[in-house]
Amino acid sequence: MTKEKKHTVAIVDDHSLFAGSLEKLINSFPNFTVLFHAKNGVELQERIENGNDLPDIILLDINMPVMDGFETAEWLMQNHPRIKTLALSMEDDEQTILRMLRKGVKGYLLKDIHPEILNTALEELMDKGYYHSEKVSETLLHSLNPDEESALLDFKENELTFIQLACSEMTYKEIAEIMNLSPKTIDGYRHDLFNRLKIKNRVGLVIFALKKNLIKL
Amino acid sequence: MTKEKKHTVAIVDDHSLFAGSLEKLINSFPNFTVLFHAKNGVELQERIENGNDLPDIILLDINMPVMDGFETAEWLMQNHPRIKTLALSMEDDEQTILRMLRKGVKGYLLKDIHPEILNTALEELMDKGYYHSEKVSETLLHSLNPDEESALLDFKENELTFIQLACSEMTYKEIAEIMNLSPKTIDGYRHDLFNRLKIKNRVGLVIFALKKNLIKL
DNA sequence: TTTTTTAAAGGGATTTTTCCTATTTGTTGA
DNA sequence: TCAACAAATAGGAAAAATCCCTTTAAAAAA
Repeated sequence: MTKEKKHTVAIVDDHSLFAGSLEKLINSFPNFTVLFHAKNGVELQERIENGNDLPDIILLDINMPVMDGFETAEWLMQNHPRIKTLALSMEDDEQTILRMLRKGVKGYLLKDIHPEILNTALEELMDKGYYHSEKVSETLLHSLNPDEESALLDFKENELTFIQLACSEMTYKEIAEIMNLSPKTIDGYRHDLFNRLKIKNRVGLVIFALKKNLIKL
Repeated sequence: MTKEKKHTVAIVDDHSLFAGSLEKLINSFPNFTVLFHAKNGVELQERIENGNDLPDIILLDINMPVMDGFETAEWLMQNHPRIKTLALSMEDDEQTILRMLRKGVKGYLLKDIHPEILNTALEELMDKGYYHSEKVSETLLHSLNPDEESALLDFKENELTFIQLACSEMTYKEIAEIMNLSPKTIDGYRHDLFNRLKIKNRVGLVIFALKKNLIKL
């Protein structure tokens, strides 16, 4: 096997032991080699912007302190849509997975990685252009099934903004001002959401938003 | 080096790649060897209860699905206080660290592990009986320093109960009933806390409680 | 014992939240 | 063009939350 024939992979993850063994593992694969390793999204940007380090695949951890996986994936899609991004995360909740998929990642792997699975994932990524583990496929099916659950989470842009602002200490009146809407409209959003989500008050909304990852702490 | 002379270590972590390389790493240390590997607290319990697998040290991940690090540490302290537990976690926030220390763990390591650091940690654990990274030492100092920050977190039992109930969808009146106090008293708690914590409304209280780990989602 | 502190309650007022119902405006598709 | 639908807006009112100030009783400190 020639060096030039190997596909290049970049790792973005701030856990050194994990990322380190990941690198060794990938380098042991016949068709892949690690191009570089970045500790967060910002480092990745620098590597990609400055040098000519354009990997074929990026393994992207979601939980990073500086610029997390969501932001990084967004940036990648806008600036380098041809690089295939594989999301890595411990989170196996539906919302997190869906959020990443919406950002345009080509695959999603739970961090409970087995060597063979990772190799398969990389191969399929280069081959078919995507890879999804069983768990993620389930999630996808689930989300396409327009039952109560997922309908709940299909928020309009304004609603989402409202929810996020309602999770601050702002008054509804203040939220109305910021969103340039009448307090009555805001009250309408509130009322609708309370019904749809079957919650009783603003505390319920905050809890909901946190569980569904609509806001961060 | 004789096999018998090696200290035994058990790993409790559900991330197979990470735990796998951790195991290899530890086995490469002159004085330590991995006795077994459990995916969560329950598996650990079984191994310890059934067989005679009593390790000297347990490396305990905090984030596990079935029986997390907090519960496991608690159980270990009550049933096998002589086993030294080293907590592993990505969380570097003060509250999480303190919570684990209170459970009785003998050390705390951020998961961004470097091989030399881990070896040092294990050696010191067997030698001095404890190990704390710089970050954790800082946290300890911080928590001993009775400045504003920590004073904030010194809640009376009733206040804590109130905070936790206020993070539900209950009305203050309902909270009063549950706590067997007058609504006016509850209002007093509320008012006090809003001032002390410099928050404006109940949403602020929920956010605070979550950040400080006074409640779980 | 007297003073101080603290937890628990109460009175009363204002603002915010929450709930209901109805109207206007704008967009979309038949 | 007109019906249909959704988004934005309104009015009114009850309930809850918030704020400020006082009082009582018991416990702790002096």
